[in-house]
Amino acid sequence: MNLFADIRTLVLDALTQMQTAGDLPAELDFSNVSVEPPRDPLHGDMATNAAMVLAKPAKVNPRMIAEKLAQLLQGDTRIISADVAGPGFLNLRLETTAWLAIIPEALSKGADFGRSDMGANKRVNVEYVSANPTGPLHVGHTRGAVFGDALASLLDFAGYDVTREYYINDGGAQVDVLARSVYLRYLEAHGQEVAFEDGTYPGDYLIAVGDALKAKVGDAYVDQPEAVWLADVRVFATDAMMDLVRKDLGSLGIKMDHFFSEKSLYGTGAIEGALDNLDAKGLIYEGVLEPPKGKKPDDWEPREQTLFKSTLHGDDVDRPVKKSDGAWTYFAPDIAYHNNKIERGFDLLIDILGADHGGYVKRMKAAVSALSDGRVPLDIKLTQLVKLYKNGEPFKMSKRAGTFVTLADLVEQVGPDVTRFVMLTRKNDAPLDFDFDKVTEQSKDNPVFYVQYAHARINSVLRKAADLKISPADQGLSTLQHVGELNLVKKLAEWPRLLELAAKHNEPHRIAFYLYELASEFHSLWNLGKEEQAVRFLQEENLVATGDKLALISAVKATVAAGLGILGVTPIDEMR
RNA sequence: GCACCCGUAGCUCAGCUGGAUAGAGCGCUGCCCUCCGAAGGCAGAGGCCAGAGGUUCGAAUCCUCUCGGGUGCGCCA
Repeated sequence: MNLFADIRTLVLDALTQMQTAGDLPAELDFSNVSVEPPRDPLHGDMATNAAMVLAKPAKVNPRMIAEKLAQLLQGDTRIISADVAGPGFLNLRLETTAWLAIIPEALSKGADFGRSDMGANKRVNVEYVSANPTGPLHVGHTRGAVFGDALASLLDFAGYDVTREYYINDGGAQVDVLARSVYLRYLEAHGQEVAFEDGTYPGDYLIAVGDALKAKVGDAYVDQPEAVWLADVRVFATDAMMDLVRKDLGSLGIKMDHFFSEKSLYGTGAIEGALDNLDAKGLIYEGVLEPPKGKKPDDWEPREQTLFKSTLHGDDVDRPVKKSDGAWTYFAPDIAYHNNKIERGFDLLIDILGADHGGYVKRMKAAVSALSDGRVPLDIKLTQLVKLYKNGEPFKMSKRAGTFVTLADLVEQVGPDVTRFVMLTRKNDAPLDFDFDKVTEQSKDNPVFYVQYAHARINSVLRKAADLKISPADQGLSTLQHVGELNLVKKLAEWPRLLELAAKHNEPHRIAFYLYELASEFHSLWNLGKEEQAVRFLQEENLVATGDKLALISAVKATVAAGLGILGVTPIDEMR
């Protein structure tokens, strides 16, 4: 149930009636007609812009439309009043009973409250993390991981058929580097002195992998040329790294549906097939690119390469798919990978990438547009940097030095729930300050705590109610009349609408902000109980009112649980 | 030089794809525990929405330009 959608339907019905009656022309587009909560609650419960949106195309005075519409709407039992205001707003006041209907809805659905079918079971592929399998995940990956996972849950909740996917970059030169680094650790395990030169990964996390390689192959690779061991060690090392990645993701409660290996694209004709596909559309040619302006590489010289005509699909310059030596560029397997997603029949593709991949967005969109003939939309969400602070001092992370802050460090110090919630309190394209001290603090400037506190308080009341043998009412609810209570009910009624908006825009952070506002309304009502006896939740001398109030806060609890569930955060029942 | 993201209170950020008098937290000034958890609540001060044009009934939101910050820019993935 979405009360805003219901009322919008009511408005549209009335508009259709007006068309039949000849008050409005027959051909009108109603898609811009909205029903929203007004910014100022004094204006009413809901407002519609119908008259202003339609005035021009209908060539009718907006106030005339609004007044006629108001008359029709007042016939509905849920509407108390419909007043024309300002340039043509129609402000609606709704019967309290219409609002209260949200409570039994929330109680019966529980943590599924707000689930929507707007996705119509469309198949969506959310690709996220996709970190190179060369080491443990660090803080930057963590944000992408949390964002992608919450977005996937959000879309699932909104009725999409979601696949969570990880693309393993195990085909490029960085895996050779990894293999050589592991080989050095392997030699070390055999007692040799080794030096980690530039271009190798010196991190400690490879020591165990070297040991494991020794346990597997003994001394078979010692002092052997690369040709003997490289291929095998590549596989061994990437497997070990992916185990690490899976473990890291697991510590945040993230489980992928599918891991897709870049390597599986080679030697199977997948890359060639995807490029043939583009070639057949006349989008592949041999040519020479202009040098990049401003920052010209020292060794730049014109070279003929195989190029993809991405400019025909919105890119700024055409992009090479083959290097001058005939090998694929990294872009080629990525084209093939996305082609594979299209072939698997997804209706919508979403990639979550770090902000440093910004230059990559247009070309990938161009590729998907070309490959699917515009059928499959690709939305690319970039996650901005995370700046870490402790004691007011910024942390540095440097992968090269092997001293980066890892996902595991983060989760170990603040826990998965805090990590997830904090990462979701910013829009994905805004930088995020992550302060170790603030996020573990138990006060209201810590949003995680604040929301959890509301949930715990509700539980506390429900526990006491259970001791008193009072349970939440499942009908009636007519004693809920206080403005503080009704404000909370109205906030609850926004949840189904908010969820659909968040899903439509692929913005899970809206849920975090909503939960904070909901918690705030709840805390406010709680404190009001100190001054006004009548709004205290437990009233032993008035069991009917208590039952109604318990129903209200149980509905809040269900909504918090539903929202936190999407964010992947566990609601807590008791503060400790 | 070009592309993308961004610019909103002293600070950190929301602002529901164009709606009415622009919101929240922190910080600052005051209040509120005989009480279901004060780990909270209430109130006040604080704004040229970077700037200038434009689009229209209406702009923080859309378009153009300027200024300022971030990210990236052919044989790295």
